[in-house]
Amino acid sequence: MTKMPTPGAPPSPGHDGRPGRPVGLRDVARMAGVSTATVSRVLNTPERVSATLRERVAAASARLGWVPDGTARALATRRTGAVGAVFPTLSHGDFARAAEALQGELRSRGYTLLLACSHYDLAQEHLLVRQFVERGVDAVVLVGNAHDPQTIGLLDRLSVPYVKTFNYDPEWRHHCVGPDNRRAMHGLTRYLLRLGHRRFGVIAQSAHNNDRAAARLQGVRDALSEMGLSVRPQHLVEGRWTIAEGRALFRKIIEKKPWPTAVICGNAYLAVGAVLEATARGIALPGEMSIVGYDDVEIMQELPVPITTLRIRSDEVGRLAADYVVATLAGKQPSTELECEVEIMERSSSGPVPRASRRESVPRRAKGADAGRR
Amino acid sequence: MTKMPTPGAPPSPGHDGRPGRPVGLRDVARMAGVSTATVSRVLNTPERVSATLRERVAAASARLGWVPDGTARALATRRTGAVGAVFPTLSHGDFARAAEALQGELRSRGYTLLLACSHYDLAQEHLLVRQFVERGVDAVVLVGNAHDPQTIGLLDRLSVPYVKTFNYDPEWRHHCVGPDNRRAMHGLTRYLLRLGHRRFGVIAQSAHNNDRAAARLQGVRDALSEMGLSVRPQHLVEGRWTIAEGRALFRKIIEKKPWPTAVICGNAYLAVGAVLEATARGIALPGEMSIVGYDDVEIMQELPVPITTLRIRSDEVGRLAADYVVATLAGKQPSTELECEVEIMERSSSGPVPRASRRESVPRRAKGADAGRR
DNA sequence: TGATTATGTGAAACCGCTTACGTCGCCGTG
DNA sequence: CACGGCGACGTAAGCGGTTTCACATAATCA
Repeated sequence: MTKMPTPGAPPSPGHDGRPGRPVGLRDVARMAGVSTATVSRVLNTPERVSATLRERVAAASARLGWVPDGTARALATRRTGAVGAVFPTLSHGDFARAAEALQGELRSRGYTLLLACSHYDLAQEHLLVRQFVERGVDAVVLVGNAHDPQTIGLLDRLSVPYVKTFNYDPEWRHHCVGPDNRRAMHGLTRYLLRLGHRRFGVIAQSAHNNDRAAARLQGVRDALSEMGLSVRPQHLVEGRWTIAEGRALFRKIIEKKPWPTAVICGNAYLAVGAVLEATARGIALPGEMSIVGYDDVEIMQELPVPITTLRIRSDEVGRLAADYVVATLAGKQPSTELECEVEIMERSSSGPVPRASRRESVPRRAKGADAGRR
Repeated sequence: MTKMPTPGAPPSPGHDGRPGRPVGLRDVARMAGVSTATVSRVLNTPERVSATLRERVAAASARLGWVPDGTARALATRRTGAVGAVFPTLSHGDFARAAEALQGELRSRGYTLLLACSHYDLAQEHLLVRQFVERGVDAVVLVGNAHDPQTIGLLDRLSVPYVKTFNYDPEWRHHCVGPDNRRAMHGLTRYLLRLGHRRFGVIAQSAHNNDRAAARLQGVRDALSEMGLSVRPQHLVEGRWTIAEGRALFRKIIEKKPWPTAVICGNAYLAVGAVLEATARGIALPGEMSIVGYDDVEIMQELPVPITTLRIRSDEVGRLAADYVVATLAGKQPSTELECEVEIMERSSSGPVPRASRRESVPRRAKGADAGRR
């Protein structure tokens, strides 16, 4: 025995948990009097091991308090059982819930979630994905359809499966699960059109690096243009998605008359802000104006004026995403159900276009100027 | 070329990225005409490699699009650079923000976050921690001080560093970062006492497997008992932490008079619910009653009656936790700043005890019965 | 009963990267 | 001019599991 630190064959056949070296599969094997292969088998394919040995190994394993080393297994298996997800942020309840559901579903299938936030920055996202890939994730979950081409390239080159979430796009069909933002907003707009509204305001989320926001806006535009309508520039405002921002943007919209009779918000918090600002100013909802949002959060139905909005089951998105990647990893065809239902939650903040939507315009012009127009 | 799938020695000294085998460090080494050790060194200790080789390796690496295999590195290094965190849920904005901050801070230090939710279930938490440990996380972040002894035992036995968050307890001093729930609530209660309130209601979060909630309640009790006061049983209610629950619990409190003059809510959403219910019933805040919460969320300051509450920088908690584990992993002494500041955000939902708090009691008894008492 | 086929185990070769050592070339001294 | 020292690299032994393949032994069949 020279001065070898740890090299050479592992002598010292200590048979109990010595504090020195952590216990490994080999220690278990030795204590159970079997080969390492057998120990490995009781772990992975117990049915191929005789009951006797199985128990001997289990006992030894328990006595030694052995915790299998995942990294070693991953190296040998070429699978980590980990899935990486990059969300823009978790401050948004929607993403938080989706993340939670994603994690839960993945876990129940034996996978672990690696989570990171890109803060709506595609370069950052790329770095994170790269980090995930280096860590050996089996699959990746992304939000939205807009990504750095390099990101997708990397994933493709290494053939790492991935899903894009929160913006189902029928054009691409594959690789994406979630609500169809455009179609959802299209439907909500049509709902307002059916109520007779013709003059619309839009409080949109900034579409910078946010294809979901862009798709929503497109949905509104499409629905309107089908009726030969469009949003007046001064009635289209955009910004971040806080309540305070919603208030400020709403103020901008009503800066001067004529006001829109319906204001569509691209996000729950923006809608909450708009409604709070409107009621604070004594604007009757839906008497004088209708305000609707996208996405449902609890506060929306608890406010003095409950807010009409689209309910997106964001936890469903998380589950679908988990489903998708797990199926793909198992070599199966992912469920065909990739699009996620949305539902209009009709509440008190919206209603028929005010009959008296004529008493507008700054210098009280002729009434009914463009009320029931078209 | 028989039909060998991948076995045998890797002959075929192909020098370009063949679709077959993924490129590995060896391929890079071969293309750069250096040993594997050198490639590894340019990656980990570039300063110990001559500029010439460094560049040759970099070039080869880039040309091959090599992505180092983290699992292999982890196995060799005995470090994964991953930190596991178990939160009760992410639906709670606080945890979501903390998770986000934790991830951001960890990432900037080169670590990756593994995330999971326990749903306030300690058994579940133990399983998750176990899973993390098997995955080889370098450290673990937990929420609260209450945990399955086995969980802590496992961590200790494998000497995996961990922090407990969101409930700084001066008794334990170590291993925990966050606000001191008890002390914070103690302070908030004293604030109300200073305003003259003597009859308190408490809408608490269920303390089941939630030591933070328990600590908060204790804070209220301590502050009151210091004044010889206590909460009447019928004024102490508890439940989950939704807005709707807040409303319902508030209703229970005001079921019969005398009402408390101040209601302390154990959570932001409960407070929002209480305030909405109170205003809906025409109860003047703070004219007739004061309502305060714990924890600040945006909606609280945007409601018609902005709510007084404690601001906890939950992102700070995340950062502190990251700090703690990273420092510990580096063998350094964690920052001494483990406790996280809280601040009373005084808003309109609280004020001096109503002078007329005498017009209470069901059968309109003698006024001032116990108003300024003591 | 001997040949054949399941079935259960063990020996040993990896998985892809890190790193302790050893080697080699070059420079500075005595 | 030979020798010790030093730095840059290469060699090869792991890290802790998995898995292929060979090999017994037991069960099955002619």
